[in-house]
Amino acid sequence: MLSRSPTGPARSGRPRSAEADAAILEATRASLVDLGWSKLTMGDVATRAGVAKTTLYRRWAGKNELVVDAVAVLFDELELPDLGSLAADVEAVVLQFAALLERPETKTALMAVVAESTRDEALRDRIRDSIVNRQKRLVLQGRERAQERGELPAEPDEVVAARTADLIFDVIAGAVVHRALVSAEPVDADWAQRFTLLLLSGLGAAASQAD
Amino acid sequence: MLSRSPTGPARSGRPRSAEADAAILEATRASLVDLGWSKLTMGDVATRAGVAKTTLYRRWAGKNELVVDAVAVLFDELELPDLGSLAADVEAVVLQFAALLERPETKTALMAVVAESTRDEALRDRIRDSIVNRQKRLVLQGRERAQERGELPAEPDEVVAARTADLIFDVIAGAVVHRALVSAEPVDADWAQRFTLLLLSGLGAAASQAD
DNA sequence: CTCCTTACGCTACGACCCGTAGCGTAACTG
DNA sequence: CAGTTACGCTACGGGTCGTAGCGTAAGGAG
Repeated sequence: MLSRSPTGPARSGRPRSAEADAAILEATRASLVDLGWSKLTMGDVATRAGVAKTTLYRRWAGKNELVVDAVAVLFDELELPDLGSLAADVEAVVLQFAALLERPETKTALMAVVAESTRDEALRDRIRDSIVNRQKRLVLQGRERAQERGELPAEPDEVVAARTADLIFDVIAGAVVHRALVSAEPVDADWAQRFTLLLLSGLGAAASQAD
Repeated sequence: MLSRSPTGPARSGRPRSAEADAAILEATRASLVDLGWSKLTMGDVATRAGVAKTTLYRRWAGKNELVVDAVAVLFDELELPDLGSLAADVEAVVLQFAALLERPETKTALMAVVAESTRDEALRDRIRDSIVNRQKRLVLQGRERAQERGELPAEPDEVVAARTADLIFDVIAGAVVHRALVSAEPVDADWAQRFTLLLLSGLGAAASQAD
């Protein structure tokens, strides 16, 4: 499922239990909900999953990697529904992302693993590969649709296009995360609408809106 | 200095050592640089500061509160220089904030304490009071200047004005943090310029820029 | 100067978690 | 069948936590 044994050449010996993998990741999410990141322990996860602690260490280097894998799958549930306009699409994905960050598993885990990753390059790569970069698809898809609708001009230069997509991604994801976890205020429909107006039309338009 | 004994009514007994306070906070920052958030221990900070471990616990409930106080002062160094235009002001503060996040103390501590705060309301309030809300002054100051220059219209409704300021704050701070710590890519002059264009003029303008 | 009060340094402690070694058993391959 | 790898279990040294207890230091009140 991960980078571990990419279609291994059918090694001999007893194979690893796929059920154990699923049980461990599920137990990890449950432990995140009950205990939060800082009080989650490998022993507790092992007990919940019904496996030995040593089994965890045979598959994951430690708590950081385990939690990344446990929450990564949740982010793949994000979708970009086609609502007919770029503004509507952006608002929808913002609210989806906010709902995801409201879940106690992701709320407590996301910032923690990112904090850990500032001192662990391998962990940083793992997060990028299994969480962050996967969601850039949403930006690319949204732009593509907007261009088809004529809401955005075509960008011939691929390098510029990719750079802009990264910028958009950091702005959207960063703003929602900051609102939800740092400012700790609700990301509701009103906020999503005002944010989208700012993103699409800029500060001048956002500052002069009436209602 | 903090919420502890707000101009205490001159209690009797031996007063707390102000030197110890400064030494502990300095030692905490040094330990963050050397060990990072996760490997920082109360015992190590106490040793570096030349005080007993019990002294730390008499003043701070634990690692979370200690680190918040240790890094909070660093954020007060941010300033908004008047460079003559809103765009230039925004770019400058973005680069300043990015430079602050490049420091190993803040880089490893900021996300970690925010992650902890998702399960600790008192800690969340502490972060808001001593770090986050203090920096909103930059947004208010920037808008005031822009309005004086005629770059932004006046906003008569205070509620709307405050709401917009919060939005701007989340967008700027969130985008920079996400770029620097999650995407882990450099916040350089080029990025700051492109981000500012997006913020001021919106996606349409940012997507159709040539160079 | 003498009480009273609070802060400090130091030691020691139980509790918890870490990550691993060792061993016998289970599962799958050739 | 033998060979190989995974699993469960126990046990362990090492580290950190947060606190209790004690003697001492530094202020204020009389």
